[in-house]
Amino acid sequence: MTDVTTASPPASSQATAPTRDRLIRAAAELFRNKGYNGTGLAELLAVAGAPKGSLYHHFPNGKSDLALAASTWASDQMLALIDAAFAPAPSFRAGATTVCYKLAKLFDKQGKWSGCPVSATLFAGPENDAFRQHAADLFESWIAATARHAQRLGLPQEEARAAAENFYILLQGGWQLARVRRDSDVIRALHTQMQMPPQKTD
Amino acid sequence: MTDVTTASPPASSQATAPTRDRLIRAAAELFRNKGYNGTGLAELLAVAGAPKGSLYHHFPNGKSDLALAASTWASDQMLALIDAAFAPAPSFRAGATTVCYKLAKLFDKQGKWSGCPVSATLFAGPENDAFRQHAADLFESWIAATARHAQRLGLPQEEARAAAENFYILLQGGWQLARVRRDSDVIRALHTQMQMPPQKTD
DNA sequence: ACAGCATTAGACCAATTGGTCCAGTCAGGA
DNA sequence: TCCTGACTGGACCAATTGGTCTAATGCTGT
Repeated sequence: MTDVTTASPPASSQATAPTRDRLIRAAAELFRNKGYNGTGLAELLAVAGAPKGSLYHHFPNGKSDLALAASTWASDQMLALIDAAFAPAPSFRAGATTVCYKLAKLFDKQGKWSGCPVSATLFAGPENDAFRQHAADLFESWIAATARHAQRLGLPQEEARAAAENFYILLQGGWQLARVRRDSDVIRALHTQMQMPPQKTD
Repeated sequence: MTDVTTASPPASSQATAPTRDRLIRAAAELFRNKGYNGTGLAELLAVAGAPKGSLYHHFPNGKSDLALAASTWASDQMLALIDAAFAPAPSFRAGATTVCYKLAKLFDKQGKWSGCPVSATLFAGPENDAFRQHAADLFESWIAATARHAQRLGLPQEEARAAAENFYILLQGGWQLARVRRDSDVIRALHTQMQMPPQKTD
């Protein structure tokens, strides 16, 4: 949850200003709880402990720039979670199960409310197509990463892709149901619902 | 919530522009596109063609009251869709498939963007627990209705409930992926991903 | 006709929104 | 040392936010 080795900003020598980081973290947290439009700059800055000037220094386009950065950061965390879960797994099903458990635990720790930061910005509205496209790219990277693991764990390419997409859909749907019920067990039970060739459940 | 007892002017209202109805429709449409917080009252009233006074007459608590009513209305439409799809279906799987196709068609007609109005209000934020509870109730009614059909179509009670919940999760997850990709085929293909006991009823 | 109600119309409001601007502060290179 | 540019701090802004209030306007039944 710590290291953010962002791609080097254009012609700057500074290594990841803490303020910029705090802004991203605060944005990710608030957006996933209250949505993009539901989060005001005032609150954002208060949580981040940064003045307005800093925001517009680090993110010249303001809130929207920050939202893109925050969702990318959150997506990277998710990718890390996926890798961490699948890397030691003996099978795709086992890895997927671990993802569910890790996510459920995170969900509990965050107060049984927070949703997916990426969809939180996506839902900002149709007029901002850049947001939608960004979310599409991030989600695609989740699916691709999952498919890669599936293939590595023995599934043929076509099946791997299908399983990854199926898993992603379950994850998002389940996440939402867990959120509305404030019950992380929904996420924990998701692996049960995966459509897979018969294997043993660990 | 406003009491429903007074608010039932019968069928002739459709053509003659009942203000309360127009408000609900406009709210449902805007919320599902831009979210609760992303929709301003000004725009809302412009779309509905109603002045502010009417809003606060019909919905004394303003925007939040309207949101509850709009999501209930939208949920009722969804329930009608579910019933219409399952009623003539020869099997649960067939009915579920029809739901997917109907929903996909609706999605296309609405501009390949609109999401679920119920989740749109849910995502308003954690401070309003009434919203969350309302969404939970509505979603539960979807699942219950689906489970009822499943049972009627031959599934044992326990399995029916599980199948309904699984279907709901797929629906929400798929809907979201369809939205981010602007591709209704994701929804159309959902029935493929349903987890069902080995039965050859379709 | 009138009374009494439901509804509409929109002026008005304080608070908040996202955003701009600039005077400062500070570290590091010359 | 002084200079320079990155960074911070916050005053300030127009626009918009959701919401209130009251005068007018119907539409009932009597």
